[in-house]
Amino acid sequence: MYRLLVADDHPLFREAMVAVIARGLSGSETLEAASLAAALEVVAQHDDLDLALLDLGLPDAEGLSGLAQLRQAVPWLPVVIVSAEQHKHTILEALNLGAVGYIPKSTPRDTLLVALQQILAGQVYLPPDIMRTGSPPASPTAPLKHHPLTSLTDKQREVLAHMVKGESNKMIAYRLDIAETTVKTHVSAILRKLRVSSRVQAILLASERDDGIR
Amino acid sequence: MYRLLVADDHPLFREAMVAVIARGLSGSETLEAASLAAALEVVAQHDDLDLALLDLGLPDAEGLSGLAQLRQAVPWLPVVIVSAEQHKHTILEALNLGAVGYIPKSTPRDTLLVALQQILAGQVYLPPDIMRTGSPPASPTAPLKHHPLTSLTDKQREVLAHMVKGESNKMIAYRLDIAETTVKTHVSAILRKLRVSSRVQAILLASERDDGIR
DNA sequence: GTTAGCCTCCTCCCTTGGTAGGAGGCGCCG
DNA sequence: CGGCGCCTCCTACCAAGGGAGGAGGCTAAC
Repeated sequence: MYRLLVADDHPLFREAMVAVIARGLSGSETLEAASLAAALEVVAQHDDLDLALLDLGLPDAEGLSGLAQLRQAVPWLPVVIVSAEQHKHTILEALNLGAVGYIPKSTPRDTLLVALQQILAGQVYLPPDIMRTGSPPASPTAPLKHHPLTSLTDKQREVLAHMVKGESNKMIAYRLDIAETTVKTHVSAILRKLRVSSRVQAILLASERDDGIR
Repeated sequence: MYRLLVADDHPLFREAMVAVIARGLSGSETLEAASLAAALEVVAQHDDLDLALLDLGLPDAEGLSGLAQLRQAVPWLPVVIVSAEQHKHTILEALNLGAVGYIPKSTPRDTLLVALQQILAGQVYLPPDIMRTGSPPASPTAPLKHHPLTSLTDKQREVLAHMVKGESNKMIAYRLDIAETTVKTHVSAILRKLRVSSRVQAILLASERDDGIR
């Protein structure tokens, strides 16, 4: 059903997680990585993954830098943080880096399964105490789902439409009669909202489901 | 501005043609060839040509076989026939072989210039009397646009396949286990052969007809 | 043997793309 | 009214893309 990557340096914890997945998400496939380097290698060779579970305690990744690297390498892959740490600041920072959820290691099995299903369904999962503090930074659930394009503003969609045609920032600026710096601003916003890291990826994503575009 | 090849075995005519180009398309560069062999040699060493003007009376080419050979060698290069002959059958056959135009040697200078500009702009030019006879055979521009991908080398196609997936030069280098500078070399060659000026355009072109890719 | 094409890699240089951060104007809504 | 989101534009800075040119190695063809 799903293909997941479990990145954790503790073999025991990894196995436990895999077991939970195997039982709760029957038919799913799990890959494992004991380090960030291994995880990067795995995702490099599997572009059909649905979700990555990333531990924050990996030996070769300083805290959230691992998340940043993973997001950088494969922006299309949803990543959920699995960590013993539960500081609010860390959690919010992870979300800012594009994580789609944050699962404390203390989470009981049943809850864990619910969290995974929720995330695989396109929702964001956060520990209850964070959820209670009201809406986090900017994007709880809606923008992630099927229509990331709908979260774009009119102008951003307009710029994206020109990007899709293969035009450069300069040309778009000329066509829309705005400054190139303004185009850059829009492009940056588009990349952030679409959760990608280059204009090419944005274009591929947009033309894939160009429902909302032109 | 443009880089043209004039292939004709009459020095006088060649010079006249070059003069017309120099005056009408300022900034353009012209290369000359007195035989088909010479022309093939020139195009083999210059993959940045924009257009070739091919005379049908070359000593080492029997009629349209010269066009066939040239098209075979460098499918990405638009070729316009320049000939004294004006038989309808010959003209249609030339178009079938992928020529982008047919200019009678009797064409006055002004008209000649218009024809060249029209062709360089991506149009097809035919002598007025042929144009009047309605639609050309079956393929005005088709054969030209269909083949560019086939002119790529294996490695270039491989690189292009990764570009299409939205990967950066660095990532492609990693995947193919070659240096990033090498990837850049390939990308440059691809852009030149596909006659586009940015990777985005190359990707759009390739994914449009990704028949040969992947 | 020599030649030609391809792949590989390099350096130098410039353009483009993208981020960060700030700023002013405008319109909408509580 | 004040606040908020959006559009606009800016500076400054860094990363990535791309061109020009050269160079070595390799294989296939002549």
